[in-house]
Amino acid sequence: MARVGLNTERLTAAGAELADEVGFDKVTVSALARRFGVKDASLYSHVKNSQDLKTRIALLALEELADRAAAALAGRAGKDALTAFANAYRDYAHEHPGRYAAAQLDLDPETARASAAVRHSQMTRAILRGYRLAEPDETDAVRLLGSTFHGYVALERSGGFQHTPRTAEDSWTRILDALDALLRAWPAA
Amino acid sequence: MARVGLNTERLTAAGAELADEVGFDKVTVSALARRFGVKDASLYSHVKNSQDLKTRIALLALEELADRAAAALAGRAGKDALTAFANAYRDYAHEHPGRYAAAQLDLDPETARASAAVRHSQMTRAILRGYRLAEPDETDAVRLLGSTFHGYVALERSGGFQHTPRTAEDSWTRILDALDALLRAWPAA
DNA sequence: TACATTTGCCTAGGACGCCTAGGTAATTTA
DNA sequence: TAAATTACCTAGGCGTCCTAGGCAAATGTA
Repeated sequence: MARVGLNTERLTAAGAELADEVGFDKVTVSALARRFGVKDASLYSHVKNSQDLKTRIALLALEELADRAAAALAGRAGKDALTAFANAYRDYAHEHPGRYAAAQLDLDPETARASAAVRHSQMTRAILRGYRLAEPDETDAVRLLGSTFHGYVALERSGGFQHTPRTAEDSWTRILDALDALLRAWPAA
Repeated sequence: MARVGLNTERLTAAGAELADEVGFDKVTVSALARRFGVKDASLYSHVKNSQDLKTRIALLALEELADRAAAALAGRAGKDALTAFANAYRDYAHEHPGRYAAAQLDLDPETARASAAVRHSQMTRAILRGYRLAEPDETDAVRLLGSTFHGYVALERSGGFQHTPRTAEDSWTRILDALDALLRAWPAA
């Protein structure tokens, strides 16, 4: 009996690809087994269960996304950093819709704390350093940016922007302009 | 054989309640049947299939949400309207997490066009009338607001704001202040 | 090279959710 | 009161998840 050479890592990677192809919610243990030409029971030596598989894909996506964002930030500051970071985020969502969806999976608090999710908020804070906001304004701004980026991508992906001639691309650019302006003139409490 | 008196409407309403209790993704035909003390096959005279059931719950949630937002907007303008609208949105998500999740379901374009989703964007535009933005700025601002509100609620629900002492409540208030300031001083292209 | 150990993948099978077909009894309508 | 409708049923097929236990391929060791 020829062995395919499965292991946890390969399963996670293949699961991520599958997610991009058919959607994260359609990533199942059996679909993944089918892709490897293997019985589904065979996967349970490598992943604990379906939830475990999905969590691993989510963590992979968070890592990849953080890596991209970090690369985008390197050597930039101010609006330049803001734009590069935001685009890294949005581009990843476009290129890897399934992985992006995976990154939104609700992780249990412990897993989340050990994940690349922390790098994400650290990087957002790094961008804001250029705008010199004092606490708690910086925290509020972190949340505003996170919300807006995530929300925009979510609405865009669900087709919410298709009813007007204005392209999602153009609005995005202008919204980044607007956020930059807002951060430079953050209103006093 | 005693009849329970099922019909599509009651199933949808019960499905919405179930969603709030156990999460929208755990709303299944069999769980709903169990709740009525009925065999799952019995539900298929009232809903076409599982997807149909979920779509109906989503449409119900969109209606409810639009009704609340409309009530919040009545008689208000400017920042007052912005705040009331945003809070209606967020409060609904807190009170009805399952329904709110349902409202995010990807509807097929035709269903979406016939849904209350259109009312939502119309109302957002109504708020912006107080800020007198010309097109395409108004469209961009509609997208910014939609993204931010949705994104904030999503991040808040997934526990993304629990790592700092700053409360989600306080950041929300300040973000609304900031958005108001931004809309009043929308940067020129 | 021979044997022992590990491990990758298997079969068998149970639980549960989705859904169809066809039936019977309760309700409504004529 | 008979006919038509409808609410719910049983039976059963299929797919996904997951466990238990087995065999054979790969790997380590003498």
